Amino acid sequence: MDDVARAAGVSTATVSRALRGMTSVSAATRERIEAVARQLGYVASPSAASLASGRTRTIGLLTPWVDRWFYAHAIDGAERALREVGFDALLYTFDLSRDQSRPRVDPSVLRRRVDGILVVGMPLSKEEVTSLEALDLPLAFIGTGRDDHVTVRLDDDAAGRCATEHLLGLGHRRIGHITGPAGVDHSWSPPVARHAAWRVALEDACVAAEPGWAVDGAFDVNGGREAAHRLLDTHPEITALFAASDEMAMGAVLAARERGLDVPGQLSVIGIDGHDLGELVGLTTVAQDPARQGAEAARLLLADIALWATPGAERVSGALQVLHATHLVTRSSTASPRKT
Amino acid sequence: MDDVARAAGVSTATVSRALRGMTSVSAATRERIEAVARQLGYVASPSAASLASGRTRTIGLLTPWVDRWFYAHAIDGAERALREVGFDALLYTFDLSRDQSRPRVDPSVLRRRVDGILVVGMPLSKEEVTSLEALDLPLAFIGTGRDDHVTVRLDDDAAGRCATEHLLGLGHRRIGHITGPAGVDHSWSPPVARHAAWRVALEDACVAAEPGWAVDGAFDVNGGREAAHRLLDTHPEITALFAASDEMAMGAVLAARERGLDVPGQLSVIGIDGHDLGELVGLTTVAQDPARQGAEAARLLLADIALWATPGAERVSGALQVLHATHLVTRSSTASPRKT
DNA sequence: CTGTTAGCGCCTTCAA
DNA sequence: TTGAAGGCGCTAACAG
Repeated sequence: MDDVARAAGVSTATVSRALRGMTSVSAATRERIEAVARQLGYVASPSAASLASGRTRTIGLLTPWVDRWFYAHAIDGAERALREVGFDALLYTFDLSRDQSRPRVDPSVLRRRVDGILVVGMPLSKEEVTSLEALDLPLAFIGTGRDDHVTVRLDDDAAGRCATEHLLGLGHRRIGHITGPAGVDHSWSPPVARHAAWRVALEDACVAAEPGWAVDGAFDVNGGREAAHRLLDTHPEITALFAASDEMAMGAVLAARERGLDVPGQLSVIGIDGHDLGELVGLTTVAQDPARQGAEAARLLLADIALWATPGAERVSGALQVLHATHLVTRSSTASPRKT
Repeated sequence: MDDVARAAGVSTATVSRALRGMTSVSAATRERIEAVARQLGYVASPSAASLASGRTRTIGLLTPWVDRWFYAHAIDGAERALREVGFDALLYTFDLSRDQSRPRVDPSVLRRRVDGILVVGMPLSKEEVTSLEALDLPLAFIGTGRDDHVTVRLDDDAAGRCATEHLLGLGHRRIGHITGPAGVDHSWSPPVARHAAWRVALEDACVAAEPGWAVDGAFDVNGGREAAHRLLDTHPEITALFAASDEMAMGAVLAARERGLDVPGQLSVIGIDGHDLGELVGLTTVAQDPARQGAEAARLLLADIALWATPGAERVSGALQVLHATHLVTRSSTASPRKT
C-alpha cells in the first residue's frame, strides 16, 4: 500500500479511502490511485483490513450437510449472492448424526471470523441457538428457523395443503403421510408443519386420519422406502402417499415397485421439493427453489450487517419471516384411485 | 490476550505459545493458561494471527458448482477433513457457463486470503491454471488435473474399461457411448479418458466402433436423454449404452422409456459414479467415492502447506497423482442382449 | 522455558 | 478533500 501511495503521490490513508470507494476522494485522485494499484497488482490484505476495521466481509455458512439436494442448492445460491457483493462464504459443516444431547455446533470457532451467520436448514436445539445468539452477530436461517429470527423458508403449511389437496382432488381419501425427524425444537420444523398441514387438509375434507397413517421416513430415499413398506403393511387401505420430501417420495415409489403395486394405478405418490431427478420416476411434487431461498437469506443477512454497522440505525422489526411460494408439478405418480 | 496473560501471571508471548500447543511451554504453565483462557472465554483473533504470521489456516475451495452430485460430495469430504485439523474452507464458485474465451476465475481474490487452493473437478484452461500458479500457493486438484499437479481422481481408464467390458462380457458388441464436454484442455479431462477407454476396450474385443456411436450428453440428465435419442435415431443397431456419468445414464434410461424400449431387454445402460439415486432406475454403474477423494486431496494439500512452511524441506516430487479405485455395482439396467 | 520488543498492513480519528 | 499518527491483536525474533 505504501508503494501505491508513493507512486500516486498521496498518503496511504487516501489510497485506502479511494480503493474502498469512499466518497470523500476527488475523482482525479481516485482514478490515479486505481490505475497505479492495477498496474502494481496491488491487492489489499484481508487480515489487516479485518484487524483494523473489525469487519471480515465473510459469512459463516452453518450446515449439517453440503451433499444433500436442498442444502447444496441453498449453499450455492447463498454463496453466489455473497460473492456478488464481495463477501466470502466460510463453510462450517457438523455432524447431525452425533449424540443429540450435547451441542454439536461450537460457535466459538466463529468468533471474530465472520460478520454474520447463515444457518442452512438445520434443526438446532434451543441451547445451540442461544449459544449462537451469544456471539452477538447478525443471524439468518434458511429453511427452518424460529419466529424471532430472520428466516427464509417455503410456506410449509401451503405446500403440505397443496400436496394433500391434490390427492384429495383426485378422489383419494385414505392418504398416508411420510414425515421426517422433527428435530429438537418441534415448533419450527418443516416436517412438523407439513405433517400438520396434511392433517388439517384431511380434516377439512372430512377425512378422519388414523394415527398410523403417518410414518417417519428419515428424509432420505431408504427411509422413505422403509416407511412406505411399514405403512402399507399395517394399512393396506391406503391409496395415496404424501411424503414430506421428494427423496422419501422416491423411496416410496421404490417400495411400491417392490410390492408389485402399480404407481399411480394402485398407489399415488406425491412429494415436496422439485428434486432434479424426480422426473426419473415421474414424481408429482410441490416444487420449491432452495437456491433462491439461499440468495435471499444472504441478502437479508447483508442488510442486517449493514444496519449493525450504522451507528444510529436500529432494526425496526427483529424478526423478518419470508415465506417462499411453491407450485405443483404434476407428473405421472399421481392419479385417481382405481375403483375397487 | 492481555487479560489472559495478566490473570495467568505470564506474558502474552507465553499465552500465544501455550494456546497454539507449542512444545516450549512447561506443562504447569500451559494448564494454568488454558484454564484461565477457558474461564475468560478467550478466543484468538484469526485476522490478527494471520497478519502477524502470514498464515490464514484457510483453504480456498474453487468449484464451478456445489449443487451437483460429485462436487457436493467432494466439497463435503474436503471440508470435514480440513475442519478436523482446524482449517477453514472458503467457498469460491464461479460460472462455467459464461463465455469460455475469457478467464472465469480471478485468482487475485484469493491473494493473502488462503494458505492453499483445492480445485474441485473443474476444467480450467491453461491460462487459468497459470494464473492460479502465479499466486505461488500450494495447489491440489480433485477429479481432474494435469500431471504436473497434486491430483486425486478416479482411475478413469480403468472405470471406462470396466463399464465397457461389463457390457462386452454380457455379449454386447454394438455399444454406444455418451460422453461429456471435453473441457478446455483435452489432455486431462475425465470424459476424454473414459471415451478413450471405451474405444480401447472395444478394440481389444475386436469390435470396430463407428464414430457415430459416441455422442455428447453434457453431463446431466437432460443431456443424456437427448444424446440417447440422437444415438438411437441414427444407430438403431445399438444394444447397449455406456454413459460417462450416472446422471447421463439415467437420462438414457428415460429416453429408452420414451421410445418404448425395455431396459435391459432391448437396451442395456451403464454409468459411472454410484449416484445415490441410481437405484431409482436400477442403474448398473461403476461406483466412486467423491467425498473420500475430497478428504484425501485436502490432506495432501495440508501436507504440502506444511512443507512450504518448513524452511529446509523441499518437495521430493512436484506432482503426486492419486488414482482411486472404482467398483462395479450391478443392478437391473444391464443384461445380455436379446437374441434377434 | 519465559519475557521484551518490533512489527504484520490496514483503518480511522483528528487536524489541516 | 487530504495527511499524520496511533492502534487493531497477535506472532516471532532475540535475549535472558
